[in-house]
Amino acid sequence: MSDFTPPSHFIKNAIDEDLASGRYREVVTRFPPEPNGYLHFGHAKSIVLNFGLARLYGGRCHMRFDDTNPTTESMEYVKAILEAVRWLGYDWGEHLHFASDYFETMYRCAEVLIERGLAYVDSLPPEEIRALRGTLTDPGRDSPYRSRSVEENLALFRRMRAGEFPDGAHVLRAKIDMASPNLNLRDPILYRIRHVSHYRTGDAWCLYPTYTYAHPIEDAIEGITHSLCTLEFEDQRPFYEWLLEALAEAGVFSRPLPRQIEFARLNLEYVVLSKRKLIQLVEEGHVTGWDDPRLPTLTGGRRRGYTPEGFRLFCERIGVSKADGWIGYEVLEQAMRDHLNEAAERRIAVLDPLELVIDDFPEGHVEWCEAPNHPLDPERGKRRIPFTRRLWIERGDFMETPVKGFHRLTPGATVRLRYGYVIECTGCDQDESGRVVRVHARHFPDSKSGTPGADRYKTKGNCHWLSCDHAIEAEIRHYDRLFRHPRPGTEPGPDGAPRSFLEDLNPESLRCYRAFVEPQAAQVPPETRFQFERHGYFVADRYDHRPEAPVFNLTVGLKDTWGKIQR
RNA sequence: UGGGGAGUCGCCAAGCUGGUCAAGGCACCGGAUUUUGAUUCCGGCAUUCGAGGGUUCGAAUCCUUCCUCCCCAGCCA
Repeated sequence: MSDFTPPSHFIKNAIDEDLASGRYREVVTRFPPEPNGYLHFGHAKSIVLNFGLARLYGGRCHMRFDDTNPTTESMEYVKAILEAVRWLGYDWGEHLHFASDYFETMYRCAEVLIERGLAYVDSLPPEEIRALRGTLTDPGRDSPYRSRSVEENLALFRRMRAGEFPDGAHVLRAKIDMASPNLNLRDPILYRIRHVSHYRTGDAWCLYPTYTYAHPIEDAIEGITHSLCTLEFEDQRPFYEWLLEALAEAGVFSRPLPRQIEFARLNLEYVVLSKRKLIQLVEEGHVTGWDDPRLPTLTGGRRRGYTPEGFRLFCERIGVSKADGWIGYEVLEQAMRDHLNEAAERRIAVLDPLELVIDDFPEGHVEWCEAPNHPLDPERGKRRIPFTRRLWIERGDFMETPVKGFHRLTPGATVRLRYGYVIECTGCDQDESGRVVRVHARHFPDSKSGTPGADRYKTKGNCHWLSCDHAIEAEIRHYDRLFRHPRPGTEPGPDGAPRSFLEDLNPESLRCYRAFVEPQAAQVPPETRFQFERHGYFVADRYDHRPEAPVFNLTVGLKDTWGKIQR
């Protein structure tokens, strides 16, 4: 893997300044997903950023579930998220937190705000609240309930908690400024009534805080120094600071208060990274599940064979900034190749088998050949592979009438059978339809790889092969990108409006092959990663692979300059 | 037309307290090595920093006008 020094970025600069100025003495970050879905590649950027920064500065990163909306959250998601973060290589130590553990504190904070005249109970119906909020250009107007007394607000709020009102009857709002040009400051809603049980707190509450209100408090409680989030929360920052200042003023929290910094979320070409679209793909059956290898979920990427190291490398390469852009999918793929190139052992697989008969090789004879497990690392040893008269070769490695530049098997041509003998192609057999069913060749007995003088033979062509008598049948799942358009759903449809992203689904995102692999590739546990030489990187399927019935998924193909020239 | 952000090579992205400052990565194009048309290795790849104007001996970096894109009107996060 090429050396790569992570560049400085604006968040590191901000932290350096904060440390230098004495604003903070340590770095405490947090990764705060809501447990209502599976983590995707975009989350990987946030995870690597937050945990990476904590590691870099010798601080810590908290794992925190922002579970303030009981209607969509569940323990199933909590478990899946924890597994994904752990898989990526991060450890939160003692710091596994849940917003729901802070409900009581949050409630008390709300009473403090009410007592200080900074929050009030609004009894307007949702439509009315929306109507009074104003628009982008028109200021909002005060709710008639905005002037309720502290006593009345407190009494009402307590009754809200006690469950005396139905959903939607009242909300608690911050009292800031209904005319603010920043819509988020027009008395944002802090609490809503929801008679729903929470997956962790059960029926203890019928009052739940909104993200807007809860998040700053969660950060303050945990002593977070740098609260990193995506750009769409930028307008929220003034409220974040307003709330914490108010609470610090009231003596609830001590300084220094956490600081929110926003960065651009990840946009990756050829995939979709919105929770809504991901759910749709799964629920409508366009993929096999959350862990479908074509899905940009962390569990899907894992099943695809992507590696934690690859993700980290990818995140370092794309950097962090406030400019929203689109990252080419090849950046992710190249990061995976770079890691896999050094991590994965090599094996042989023939994906599209064609029989090759070495006519001058004795029937029944087995000649053992040695192949290195990893060309870059001799320490990983060698393995023996059997060479016999009948072999499987790749159909694409033979052309009866070659195109210019082709230097593999074609009548009269000489090629090296990798780790075996140099052979000369003597012809081929065809069926009635003209399809090639068998290739014939003769071999040079003194050309066996590794034997003295074998390297006298110089061939431009180099093919892989498998003994027909020893090869193991395997299922190879060849994955391609899920969408055929770099930005799914942006192309105009017949009516001129952008068409559905589903229109851009790639119908050939999965092709299965009945292929052959060498015995040493089959006898491995699930999730073992290999480079099948001259093809790409593959992983034994996490769920379906068995040594008796091997299943390999294509992680990413090798770079293919010849194929590119052909196209 | 309100507010908040962003515009540096095809895609990311450093640099933005003014003076080898136009890093680096991906992609791409050459060439060398190579029993993976892979890897590795060398070399190439922005007289220019959204556009115009200004300040200055000197600006991507300061001022100014303009243009383009993104986000905000959930009791979602």
